[in-house]
Amino acid sequence: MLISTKGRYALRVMIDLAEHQSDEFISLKGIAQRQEISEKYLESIIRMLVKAKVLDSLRGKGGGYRLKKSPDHYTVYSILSLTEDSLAPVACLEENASGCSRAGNCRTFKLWQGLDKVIHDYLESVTIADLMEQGAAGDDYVI
Amino acid sequence: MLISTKGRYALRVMIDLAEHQSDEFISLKGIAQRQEISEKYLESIIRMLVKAKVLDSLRGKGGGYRLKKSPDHYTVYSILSLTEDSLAPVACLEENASGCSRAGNCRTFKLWQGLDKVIHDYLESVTIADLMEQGAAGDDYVI
DNA sequence: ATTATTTCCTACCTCTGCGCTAGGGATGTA
DNA sequence: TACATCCCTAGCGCAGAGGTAGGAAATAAT
Repeated sequence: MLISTKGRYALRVMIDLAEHQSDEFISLKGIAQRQEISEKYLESIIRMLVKAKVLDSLRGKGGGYRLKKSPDHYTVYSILSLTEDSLAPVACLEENASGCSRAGNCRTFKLWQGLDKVIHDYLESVTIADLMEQGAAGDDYVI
Repeated sequence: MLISTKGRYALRVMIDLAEHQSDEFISLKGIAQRQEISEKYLESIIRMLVKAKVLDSLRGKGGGYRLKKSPDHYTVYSILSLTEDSLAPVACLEENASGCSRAGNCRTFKLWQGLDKVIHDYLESVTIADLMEQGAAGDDYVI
């Protein structure tokens, strides 16, 4: 499993906010109900998005969340990289690579690099706007 | 993590056998030593390859394993699909999909299908022969 | 026939991380 | 000042990854 529920939920939050865009803030409660996700769990996910300054937040009555920029400013990759510890398809490519001693004459290293690039490029090519109800201009991000 | 050590090891076994191809059988011990993998663990992985009829095996003295067909007959995908329970990047796409009730108006389903396809196509485009020491004709499987 | 070698089979163990729950504290708006 | 909402920490159950252990069955060489 490359992408956890955390990442998928984060994406759904972004889309939900994009589709309900306005000057007002949108409450956690509303998002949770529409998306059928536990409030408490969703809370922890949204907090990541706020910390990463992808969302504006406002506390108190009438508070909630709001996209900071327009939906086409956010690629799928940029969102997933906030919630997923790693999007690397194999352990060799993770941050703490610590390089295996065999890396030098490893027959498969280039293969994994290539796979990583393919995944990255695809996720980078789709924006939140592309995922909204009507789809965006292109609508051809599916191969 | 999309691809576990089991899958990576299986691939290395296939490459090792491809590079030491001959009429004779190659022992588990030899592979394990060259690849620096525990014999016992490797055993369980190789058994999957035998069961799937990708390898021939022979017991007793002088026994071991051997590729059934030539290295260019095996794509990376065909090997990984033997050891990995699922190569789906998200839970929604797994065998026991049991389809979430939201699938109908899910904004992200096509995204995941597209990602799955990109991964599948890439892994299907590379063969064991491509991964051998000198690389094969193409040698351009890295994007 | 016996022995050494090698594959086949079953069971089990530990550790990590995902997915989620719980309870409360802080802060701002009406 | 009351209440809606965000912020923070802790913990729990489960599944799967990664690996270990011990022996049974088959085969070749002696």
